[in-house]
Amino acid sequence: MSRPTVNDLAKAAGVSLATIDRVLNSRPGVREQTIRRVNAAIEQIGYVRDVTAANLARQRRYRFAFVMPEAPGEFVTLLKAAVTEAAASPIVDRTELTVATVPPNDPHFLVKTLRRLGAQDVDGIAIFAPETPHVRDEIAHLKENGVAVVALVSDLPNTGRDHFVGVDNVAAGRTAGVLMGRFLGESQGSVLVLASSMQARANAERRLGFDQVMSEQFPTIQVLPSLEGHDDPDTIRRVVSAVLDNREDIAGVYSVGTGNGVLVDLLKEHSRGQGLVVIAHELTRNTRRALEDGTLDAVINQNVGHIARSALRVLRAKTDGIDILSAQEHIRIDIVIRENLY
Amino acid sequence: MSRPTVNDLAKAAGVSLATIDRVLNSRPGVREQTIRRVNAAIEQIGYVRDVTAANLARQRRYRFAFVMPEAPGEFVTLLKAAVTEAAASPIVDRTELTVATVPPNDPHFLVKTLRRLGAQDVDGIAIFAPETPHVRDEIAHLKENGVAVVALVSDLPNTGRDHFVGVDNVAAGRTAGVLMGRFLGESQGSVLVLASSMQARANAERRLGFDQVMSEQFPTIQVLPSLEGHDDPDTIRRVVSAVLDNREDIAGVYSVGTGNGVLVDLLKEHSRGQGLVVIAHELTRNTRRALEDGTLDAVINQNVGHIARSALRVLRAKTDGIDILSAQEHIRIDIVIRENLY
DNA sequence: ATTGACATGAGGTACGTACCTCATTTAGGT
DNA sequence: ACCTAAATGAGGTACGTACCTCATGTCAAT
Repeated sequence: MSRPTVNDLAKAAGVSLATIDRVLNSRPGVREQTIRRVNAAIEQIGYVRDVTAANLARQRRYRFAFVMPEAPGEFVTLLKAAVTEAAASPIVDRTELTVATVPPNDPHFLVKTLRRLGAQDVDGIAIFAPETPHVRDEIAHLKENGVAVVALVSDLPNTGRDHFVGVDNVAAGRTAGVLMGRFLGESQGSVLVLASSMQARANAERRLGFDQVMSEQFPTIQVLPSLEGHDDPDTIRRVVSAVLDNREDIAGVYSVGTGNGVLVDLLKEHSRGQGLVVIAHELTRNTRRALEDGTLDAVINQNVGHIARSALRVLRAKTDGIDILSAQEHIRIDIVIRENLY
Repeated sequence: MSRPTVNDLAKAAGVSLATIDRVLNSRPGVREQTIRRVNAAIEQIGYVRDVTAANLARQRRYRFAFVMPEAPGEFVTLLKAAVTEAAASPIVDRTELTVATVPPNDPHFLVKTLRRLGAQDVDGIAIFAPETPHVRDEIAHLKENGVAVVALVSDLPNTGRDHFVGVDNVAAGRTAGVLMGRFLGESQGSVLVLASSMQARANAERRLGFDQVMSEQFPTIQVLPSLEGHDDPDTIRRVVSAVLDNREDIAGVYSVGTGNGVLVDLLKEHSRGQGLVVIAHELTRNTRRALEDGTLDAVINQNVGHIARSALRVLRAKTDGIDILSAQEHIRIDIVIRENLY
């Protein structure tokens, strides 16, 4: 009643175990006719290879590395935790994992780290970093050496990376835009946009999507030019306060990147912070609390657990030269409000 | 450099393999002091049991069954597909799976099915069915025989089931309510609610949450009494049309359960179907298309893939008598609009 | 009919763990 | 110091698959 093994298969096909092995692992020296006979038997008795036993026997080990910026915000911390957790789970069979953090805005250090990892002959690397010429070159170099490379969270489209694990940030920006427009409703006014310098590409894409939707679907709402917070609490506080103080017509705030902790604190203190529609990205301790107390109206999130697991699956598939199931590897854009805050 | 094995552990602890085995598998006949020594060595060299090799050796097989209603809507079909797919994935190691479908509203057949599965000594059953006295009794009986039982999608709280895999439907209803209220904005009016008889509990909970939010947060919007569609296309068409024809003030439609295909068709044909805010549950082919063409404004979804995998994990943990990681098993309430339709 | 290339069979070891038996050592009570 | 019970060691087999070697079978070309 239990699952058929190679031995059952050998009996069913009327050949020896050795031939079964040759067919299953595409080794040479089997007649076409015999291959067909074995395949027919596979169909008939419903044989499926026991992948875990196969991996055990094969002694296959995967060495992967994750490279991410040194926690400038809570999101990266959460992602790092998710990666560690995903790697510890028994789902990820026979995988050794290095997580390297690099200081943000230090391309030299980043390249050095990539080179070091490449020298330790890892099978694959997942990279969360901005795209710079140095990074492009180093990725090309890694790929020449047969290392699988996936971009994490922020895409590196011109580097020849094998895959991108993260959300479509234009769509994420559009999602934020639609919610902003619909939540504002009739109350026309202006929307303050707070940008941040980190991971330029992802943020620029979000901003693009947001603007698309606002001009297409909500033309009566004015979207102000981005305020640059440069990930610095004092700067954020200063520039946002200035606008809130001086413009009566601000009805909404869209935070594209990091700095949500400061933003939320500021809005809670500021006299004009209450009636605003506020939308931000990434569910962290700060944004979660802000959703609970009503300071934030919605958070556009990407599930770090999914990202981590997807990256591991993709790296493994690429290392094995297997196709990925792209449907499974799609990272969804989560909309989180107070009511569905999990 | 590779992962330490039991042999490495034995060497590190200065004991034999047999003692390691006794400690790892909590077999009797080891001094407390030796146990501590082994545990210290485990810490020190970072030994982690190779679960797949362990399962292989242990020859552990899990026999699970899923029981669900015979596709009255697309959601169940999707769920069934997700279960089959999850079971086929190599993640689910050494698991045999039966998927049984039962006609809806036939408690007798359901009980017979449960009894039959119980007799085939399955290790666990996942049930998607309404709670009736017969079901309660049969679940109690199954649990007496050591079968793990989880409720799927619609909870069975008074049956002693081990776990519920699905969303908090009150929260799902609240989420729908908030979106309805905010999307309607200033445009006050009435909301038409379309109920369905299937899976009474889940639907009642959604309705409850929806009403809570509407009365708490949007008191100016009137929520009409439910229209009962009884899962019958003609009935749905008739009752919904009647209200749309006769009431000028309908501004929104909330569909609690099944019947979204008909509803969407109707709204597209009806002269008054365009300006409405329409919210429904479950992402299926119908609702997806309706989101794309703008007939639906939002869908509250529960990811069938997550449900299927979570159910399998929970069943396995329960049969092994292991604690589940409840954080991981939480099924989130997804908000889907056109912009984040994956 | 012989040769040689190719196809197949037989049987082994290994992967990391579980589980078993039997022999031997150690500790605790007298 | 002795006896006994408990603790530990030594060594085996098994799980399902991969991968290896060597022997033997088959067939077509000469």
